[in-house]
Amino acid sequence: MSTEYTNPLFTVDSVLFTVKNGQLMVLLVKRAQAPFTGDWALPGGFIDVLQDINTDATASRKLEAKTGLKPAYLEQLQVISGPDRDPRGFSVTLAYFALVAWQDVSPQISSVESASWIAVNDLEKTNLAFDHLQIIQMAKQRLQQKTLYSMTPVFCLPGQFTIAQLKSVIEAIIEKPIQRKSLMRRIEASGIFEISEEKIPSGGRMAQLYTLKPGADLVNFERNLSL
Amino acid sequence: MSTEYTNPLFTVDSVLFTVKNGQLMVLLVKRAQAPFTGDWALPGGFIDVLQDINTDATASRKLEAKTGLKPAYLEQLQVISGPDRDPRGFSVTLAYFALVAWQDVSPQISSVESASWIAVNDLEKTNLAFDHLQIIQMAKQRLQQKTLYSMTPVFCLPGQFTIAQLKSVIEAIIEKPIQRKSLMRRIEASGIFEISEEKIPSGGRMAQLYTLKPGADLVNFERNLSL
DNA sequence: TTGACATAGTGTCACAGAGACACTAATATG
DNA sequence: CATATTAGTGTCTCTGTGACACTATGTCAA
Repeated sequence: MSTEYTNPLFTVDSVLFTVKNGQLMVLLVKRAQAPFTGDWALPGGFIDVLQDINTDATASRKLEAKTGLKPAYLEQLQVISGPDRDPRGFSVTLAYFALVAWQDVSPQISSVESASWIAVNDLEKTNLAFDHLQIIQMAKQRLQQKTLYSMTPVFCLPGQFTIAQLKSVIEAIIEKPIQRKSLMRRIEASGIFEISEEKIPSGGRMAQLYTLKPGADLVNFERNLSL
Repeated sequence: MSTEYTNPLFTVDSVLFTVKNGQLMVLLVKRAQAPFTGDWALPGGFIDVLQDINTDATASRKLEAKTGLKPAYLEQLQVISGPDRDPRGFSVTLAYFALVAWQDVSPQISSVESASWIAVNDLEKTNLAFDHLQIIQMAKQRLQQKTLYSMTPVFCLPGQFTIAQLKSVIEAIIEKPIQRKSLMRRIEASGIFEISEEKIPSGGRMAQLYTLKPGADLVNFERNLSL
């Protein structure tokens, strides 16, 4: 009944997405050590039980180290485990999926050489460590699914945003066009958004800025957007 | 960068539900060792890297040990972690949620003294170890949510079942009545059920038996049942 | 100043699937 | 054969998405 000899390697990795120029991007870091030296991998690492109160804190801390800020959205994705996914032996990884506005991280990220945003649809050309490609695909699927029945994608936008921006982010995620009207109905129905005082120019009529109501929880709609 | 000193205790626990006499029940075991000796707890334990190919196998194996069979449905729920949830120190628990037909396990379970089905709505009266009460509530919420947009509850039924049985299981889970008609529409629309050759008596007209198509995946509907 | 254009936002109809509920079908029992 | 009981259908309402035309308000160039 002792646990010493069987305790497997436990790590926390995060799939941090953002949307930039209509493309879904994921943050990857270049591995410095073996195994998979020089390949791209998900940012992550080991729990530090002295400073992390739980695994969410671990994920958040590791992401802050790379981006300079805590992710706007963070949610557990899945635990992946097995004897063969890490050559060093049986390993258990808790994968998170997270969102940020690229406008918020853009300044920091460019200064770090070892971290980089890569378009999710370009990953075939990239050498990815471990089973991180599959994890990213899982995270993408989950994000797409959530986008159909919630406003999760707002976390890819800065504090103030227009409907057009939100629409564009949603379309980048699900890779399908949606109706402006449907989005506005949902914004209205969710009750979690506030109309800002400001408007911003857009090339035509001024666009209304919205903000998330402080402390408002995301709502799940009863119907999906159609695929 | 060594991992030895910080590697926390990692366990796998499962919330195994079934529905019996219109009540959602959860399988609990009586703890024999400290901490929480004599309290009820979720069935679970440590990974055995020699025989478990992953954590799913761990959960499945532990449940089979208690019930005599593998659960019909098994899905990861969440990882719960923290320094205070186990008095022995920082712990990480991967919680699963699982379903079985009570008809399938009923014979075995009664023979084991240390395991017992307890109605989820009676848990206030029960002494539960660790944070297992919260985990069960999380699992219940997830099951309720899934019931609104999928046929997940079929896994609380034996291989052949009637619409009335499925209706009754769904109603026990979401604690609301639903329309027979809506359920039939979904059975039809999902395309994952087969009409069996048999019918069974029911007190009135004979009831059609249905089976899950072999190898069919669960479908997610685009709308929720209303709460 | 004005007209063309571009983007923001609205009005409204069609469509699909859930809710409600009455109706028909089939089986048991007195 | 009448009645009770459960299975299954017909069909209307209701709600929210899709589609798309229409109005509103800004810029820019002639």
